[in-house]
Amino acid sequence: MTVSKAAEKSAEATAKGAEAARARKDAPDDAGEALQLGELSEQLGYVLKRAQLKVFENFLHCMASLQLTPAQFSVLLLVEKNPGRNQTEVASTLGILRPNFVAMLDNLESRDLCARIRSTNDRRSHILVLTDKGKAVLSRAKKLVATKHEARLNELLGGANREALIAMLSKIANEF
Amino acid sequence: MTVSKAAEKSAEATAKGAEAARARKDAPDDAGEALQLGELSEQLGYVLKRAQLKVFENFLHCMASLQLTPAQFSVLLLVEKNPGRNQTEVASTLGILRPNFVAMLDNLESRDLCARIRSTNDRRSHILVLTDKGKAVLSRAKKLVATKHEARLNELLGGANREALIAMLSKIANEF
DNA sequence: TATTGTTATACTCTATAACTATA
DNA sequence: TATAGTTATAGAGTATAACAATA
Repeated sequence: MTVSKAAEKSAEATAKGAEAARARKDAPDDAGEALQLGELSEQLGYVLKRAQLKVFENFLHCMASLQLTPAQFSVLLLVEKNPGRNQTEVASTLGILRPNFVAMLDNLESRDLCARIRSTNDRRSHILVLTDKGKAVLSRAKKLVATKHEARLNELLGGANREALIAMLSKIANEF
Repeated sequence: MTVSKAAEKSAEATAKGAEAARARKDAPDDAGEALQLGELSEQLGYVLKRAQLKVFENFLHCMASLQLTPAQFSVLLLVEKNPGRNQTEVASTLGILRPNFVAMLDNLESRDLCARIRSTNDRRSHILVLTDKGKAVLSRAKKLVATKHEARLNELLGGANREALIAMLSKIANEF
């Protein structure tokens, strides 16, 4: 038997002991079901990922009537704030690769939320603009985010903590 | 021309004006290059996602010598803390679906970091244990995380803020 | 009949190379 | 030659159905 296999057998014995104790429910401080997270609950990456999934899930739920994903909402917000920019500029600002931005825009354009316009300065570029409908939908989206999504967060953390959280996350996103 | 198309033309005129002004670089308060994030920088989901990507990127960099992803690290931590649990229990605790957990375990087991052991209580179950090598690698991984990954975060935010951040993210992950 | 681990499969995200039309 | 938009494609991550072994 190899050293590694011997260690595995030893671990196996320990594991089976724990399993048997749990089966007999004779471990006093063992709830009997849930696993202990241990150091995992202090790992930034772990809680960050779990929190992000929850926030996106809630966002999608709040936006169900408008059928907007977080990524689509971010595109509409950025195009509204920066009229006259091309696909490369908008995509790179959002961390989206240009090839992957094509299908996203196809979707938004097919729903008449935004439009590509060939630039007269540089005929290679497509300038992005919100349509009338795009502006209206974005306006409704902002209201839904404020009254449902952000309101829920304020309720959970309080306004001051919410601002501190955003500030720390921004710092990590920009400087880590 | 439809109403929507007329609105688009109007938006187009505005966009082209902004584009032309930028081309002439005659907009006083326009840096000339970077887009303005506007409300995006206050959107929780946006900063959360960007921060998560940065943290995972840094984690992978710190762990390059051990070739451990955040997900693999979380599995090793959880198995060490909870010996004698089966695949379903470990996977569901981490939010991993059982079918997707199979390939992950195949990888860890092929590297001799953990082992599946058929339970004697219930021969359907595979009990998970860390091998000797798995315990050693996890120990080194924890040191790398503490001295490189977490140290960087403390440097950026300070210890008190770091704890407050983790607490808020945990609250969101558990209660949002 | 129900559950564990597994396979197969599909859908989304993300990433890279290469094409076209313009510059 | 270099750049903008695009296509094709490949790889992760994630989701569901169904099967064999076992309870």
